Amino acid sequence: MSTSPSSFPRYAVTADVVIFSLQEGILKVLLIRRGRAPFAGKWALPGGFVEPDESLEGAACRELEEETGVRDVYIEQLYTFGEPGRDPRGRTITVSYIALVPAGVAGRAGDDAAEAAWHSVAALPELAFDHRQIVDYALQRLRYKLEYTSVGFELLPDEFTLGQLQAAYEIVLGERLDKRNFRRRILESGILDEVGRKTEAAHGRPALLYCYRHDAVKEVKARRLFP
Amino acid sequence: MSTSPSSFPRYAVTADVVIFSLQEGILKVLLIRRGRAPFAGKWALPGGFVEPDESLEGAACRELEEETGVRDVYIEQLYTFGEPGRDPRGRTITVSYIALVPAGVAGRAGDDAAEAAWHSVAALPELAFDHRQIVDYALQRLRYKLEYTSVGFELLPDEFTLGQLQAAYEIVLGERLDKRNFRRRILESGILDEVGRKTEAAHGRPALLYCYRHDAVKEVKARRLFP
DNA sequence: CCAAAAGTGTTGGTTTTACACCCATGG
DNA sequence: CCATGGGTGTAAAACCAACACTTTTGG
Repeated sequence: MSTSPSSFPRYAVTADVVIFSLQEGILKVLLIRRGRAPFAGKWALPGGFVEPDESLEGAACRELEEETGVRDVYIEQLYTFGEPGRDPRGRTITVSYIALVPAGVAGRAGDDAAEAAWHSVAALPELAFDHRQIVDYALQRLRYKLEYTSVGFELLPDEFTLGQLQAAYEIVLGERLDKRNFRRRILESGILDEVGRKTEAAHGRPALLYCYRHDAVKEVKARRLFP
Repeated sequence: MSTSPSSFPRYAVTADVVIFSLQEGILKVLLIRRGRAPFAGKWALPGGFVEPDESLEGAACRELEEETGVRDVYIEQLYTFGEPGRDPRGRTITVSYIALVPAGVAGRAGDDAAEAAWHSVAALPELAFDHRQIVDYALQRLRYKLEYTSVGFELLPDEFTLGQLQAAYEIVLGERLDKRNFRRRILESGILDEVGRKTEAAHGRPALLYCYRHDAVKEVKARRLFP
């Protein structure tokens, strides 16, 4: 941030969000079908230009809320993509974000009435721009975070059972986990509080409900939680 | 990346680099003294506006080479800062990078003849813009990477002894490490090759020289290397 | 032969893994 | 009383932390 007289190039800047959620027991991302060129009719990540008076994360949160109606969920910056030529309309810098929203949130069409839908990460359609690359990277980061931290509950409602939490981890990581070891680790990590109530059993024995301890230390000298 | 007709806001975009190096056995970052407003006379990270035909990382590498003369060193994207108001000249998006350069590289003044100098991270002067925040975050990330991966040798010349490598880790992490445990772990990780030569001992017994195995797997399912 | 840095194994404690049965509820 | 998911402990293996002496060189 040094040289240059007073005229320097300026670029369009977008905030695009990879919104993950568990829907029907599958890890999905919310995609928007583009209504206009370029890539008209193709699916793309929700996102939009950063307005002059909002922060980058603010823009990402705004997009998230426009497309899902949810706010105050987990969101973090992922990576910034800015290759010349990645947007045929002209040079565009895209600051990407990851968001985790609880199961059961419906995608809704934005103001521009574009179509929004959840897509399984295991079977993505062809995506506009370099969005496929962004989703791939986001998924890698999500798996990594789940192994080393405890963000998994961000994919669940406020109150959940350990069984649901384990299922969420298994879906995202794509592997089975040992029930006893899983419970021991999660409970020992101290990030959960018992709510003190139980589920009304649909089948089987009712389960204790837990919630996230908001006062929990975010990241201890992180030891991997799962092998 | 969806709505907006055809006119959308555009912003200046810079690539700024936190260049780490070991100088005189101390972890330092290269800073540039600003010659013009805003923050004239203050120290700042090397960086500059991204040109229309270069990638973000390309811009970061260009700045790195302009200020140090080195190329082909370790560089990775750190975070993107874009709060409105962080640059008094107008809204600026800064994509920050971390670079690691071997000990002994001199900082050199850029084309604009601004002063460049290495500063200990332990005693930074007041920095321009929000660059202090960027350096703090970069240092956190560097320590984290050193604990979990093996990038430490990027701070050393092509050939180095295990003693030098351990010293580098100790300087960055700010703690003493056990010699036998350190050697065992580094060697077992398989990222080093013996060069097959020894140092000419200045004092004491000559040490075997090692170099980085360029074919080493970058990131195995990373287990922490140091406790 | 002294100073200086390189090099080298073992042990005890902790953590991690693998593994199988009983419990509470609804139908 | 059966089907369903919830809940619980232990033993073997792997890993990690702590620790001190011998080797090779130059002066």
